[in-house]
Amino acid sequence: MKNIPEDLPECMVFLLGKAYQKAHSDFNKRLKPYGLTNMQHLVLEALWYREGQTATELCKLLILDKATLSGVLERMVETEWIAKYPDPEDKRTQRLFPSKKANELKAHLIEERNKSNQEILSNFSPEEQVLFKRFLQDLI
Amino acid sequence: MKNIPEDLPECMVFLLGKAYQKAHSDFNKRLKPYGLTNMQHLVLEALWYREGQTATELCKLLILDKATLSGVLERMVETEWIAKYPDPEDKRTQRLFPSKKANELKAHLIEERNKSNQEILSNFSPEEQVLFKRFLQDLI
DNA sequence: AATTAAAAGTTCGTATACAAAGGAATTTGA
DNA sequence: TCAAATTCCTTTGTATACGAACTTTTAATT
Repeated sequence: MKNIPEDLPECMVFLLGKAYQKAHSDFNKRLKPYGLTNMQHLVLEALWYREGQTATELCKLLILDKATLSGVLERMVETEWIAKYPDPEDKRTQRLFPSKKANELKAHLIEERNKSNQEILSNFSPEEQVLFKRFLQDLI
Repeated sequence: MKNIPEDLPECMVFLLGKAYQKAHSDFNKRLKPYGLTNMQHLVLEALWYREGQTATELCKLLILDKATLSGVLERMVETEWIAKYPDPEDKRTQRLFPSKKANELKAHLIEERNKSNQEILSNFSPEEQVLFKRFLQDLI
């Protein structure tokens, strides 16, 4: 970070944005060989955590707008990372499941996230890591 | 943050994304009465810091892709927040300046960012604020 | 000087992001 | 029980975000 206006580095909105931008970009590059994005990976993790969730449940879990998720899910069905099945109880709803392809790559994909995470945290001491996470969680 | 898979709150990419999402969203709401976005506000601050910068210089300063900035600048010219003037030395380049409207609102707009910033930091003690900023700066 | 390389912006394609409006199904409540 | 409110999801419109290809102009190299 060089040649920044004196108070830009003080602006939390800017700092949070750029920190996210970097983490996001690094993780996306790591996922590129799989043809997955950060967001799509997140959806898979949420579905592995609990299969058969609805879009609305996913929205709450991932703190996401339903309009955003709608497009993400559509592309993930298209590329066969997930499948939608109708809910017999409620015709408005569809249940979401990871595909066979996703399940076969599960261990690798989770490992990629772990590596990305460790790469980010490697800049900090164990105590700092705990503090940093707490700060971020407190904000959310 | 409720009902999250056990290890999602440990994932820095997720935490950074959601922390940014919240800060970004709050700041955007605060700017809405002006008809400005977070990003457009950032461009104005950069131009107040140094008028007449080129798009390429802004990209480096704000750590932004030139394709992204191109659209932002176009909309800001359209809505008369900035103006582009040709560079007499280099026909490829255009120099960017804040408009009269922007300059008249300068004090108010900077105040809005300060308020947003204070709102974010109000959750933390002064020592924590310093640490938090350092963590983010170290990441970038 | 002529060719090549490099830089500044734009445009295109794809993927978030979110507000707002709309359609279909379900739940409420008088 | 039946109209009104709610819920689920999609669609539309606008604004980032970024890689890649392209145009125009400038700089570099031979």
